[in-house]
Amino acid sequence: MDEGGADLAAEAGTQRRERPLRADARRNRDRLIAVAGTAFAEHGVGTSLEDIARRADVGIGTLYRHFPTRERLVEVVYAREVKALSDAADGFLSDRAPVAALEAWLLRLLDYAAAKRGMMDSLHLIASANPKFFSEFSGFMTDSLDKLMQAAIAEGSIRSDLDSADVLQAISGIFKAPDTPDWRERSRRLVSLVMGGLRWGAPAPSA
Amino acid sequence: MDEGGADLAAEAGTQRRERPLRADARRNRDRLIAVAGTAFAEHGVGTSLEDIARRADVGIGTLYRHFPTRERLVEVVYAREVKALSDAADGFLSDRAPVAALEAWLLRLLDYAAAKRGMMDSLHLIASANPKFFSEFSGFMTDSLDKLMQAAIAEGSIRSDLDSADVLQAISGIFKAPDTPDWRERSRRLVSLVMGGLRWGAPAPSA
DNA sequence: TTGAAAGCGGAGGGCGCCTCCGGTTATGAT
DNA sequence: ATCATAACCGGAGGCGCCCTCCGCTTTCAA
Repeated sequence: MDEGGADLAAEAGTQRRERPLRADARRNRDRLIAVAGTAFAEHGVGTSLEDIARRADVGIGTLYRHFPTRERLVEVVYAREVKALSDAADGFLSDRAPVAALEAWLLRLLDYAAAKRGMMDSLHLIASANPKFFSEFSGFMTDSLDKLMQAAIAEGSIRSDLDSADVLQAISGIFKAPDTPDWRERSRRLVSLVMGGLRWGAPAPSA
Repeated sequence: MDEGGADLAAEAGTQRRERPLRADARRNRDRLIAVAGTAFAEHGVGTSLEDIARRADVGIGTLYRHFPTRERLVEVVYAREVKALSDAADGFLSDRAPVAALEAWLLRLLDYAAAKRGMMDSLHLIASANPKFFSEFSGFMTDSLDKLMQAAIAEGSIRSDLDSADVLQAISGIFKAPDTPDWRERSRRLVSLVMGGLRWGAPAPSA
């Protein structure tokens, strides 16, 4: 029931896990995820793994058994948030016009990022360290964004020669200084810039 | 004469350096910069500093004396390129219309980044690690971009509520996957997106 | 020529990554 | 209830990197 996040990642990892984890293993795993969540939010994704293990009252070996790489851990930690974001996209889409939904979603994305300091950092990390297997994480993002963009494209209200990855990349530039005082305002301007760019469909540059 | 890069950084560092560096010191410093340039381009800005010192036939202590922090070294290494970029802005501006100059410059920026793999990585690094003292590096960039944007704004051809940092941030999103095959194309689309966004709100904001 | 300022460089302490394996514990069959 | 064993635990240890500190060497000006 509350295992949404863990499941998600566990299944995507390799094949479905049949034996349901021994009780102690399960406990440790959950504890690690919780601690890592806090640690990432506090000190970024670069936090020492040994420190996380320590704080979770678990040997470093246990951490590595459950999460062979840092990316893996990050992924599991944020799976839930990403899922929520994905759901939000559907909500917006049924609520308002495509372009408005798209803009709302982008702003929501930034909100999440502001709250969970490490989240987008993580996306970067995963994407760059493991360009093939970041589907689990960024996949949800691009899927949602794709859905939103497709709706807007179908309606003809944004240009059709850009994809979700382009937009995500443009937006992601904001996740470098997420603690400056004017961050919020700046991020809104960035969304505004991107939205403007998306709408600039009319190809009349020279004529 | 060929010491443009070094000077640039030295002066910005603290106050102007009066004694002109002893001969051996100068030699070592130059060698370090050269080696670091290669190393950064090859393995990114994260390269081991000890390795750089080794490859430059210099003790690690010497490296640290000349460049107390990694950022510092990065800064000096890329000062020259940044300067070139800055000059290019002036060139474009006298060559063509503001908007065209702006676009040309952004594309040039991406070219540089593609060639010097570590360059923008570095900008990130510096900007995030030392938000106050990255003027030396990013300063030239924002200055150039500012100049270009001001020209376009004066002409009324782009919106005036965004600043160079916004644009730089949007663009910088591209420097995460600089080795995928479709990088070049993607980066062009990003520039196109940003340029569109800049042009979008120009005519009638509210009044 | 020479003395001292400037520069050199590597040993060393600290930390984080990750592996490996002997000891411990849950589990299911008897 | 008992036991064999598969699953799990966890930390010692090897490695690499970061950065500091300080005794030795080199340069240069008087």
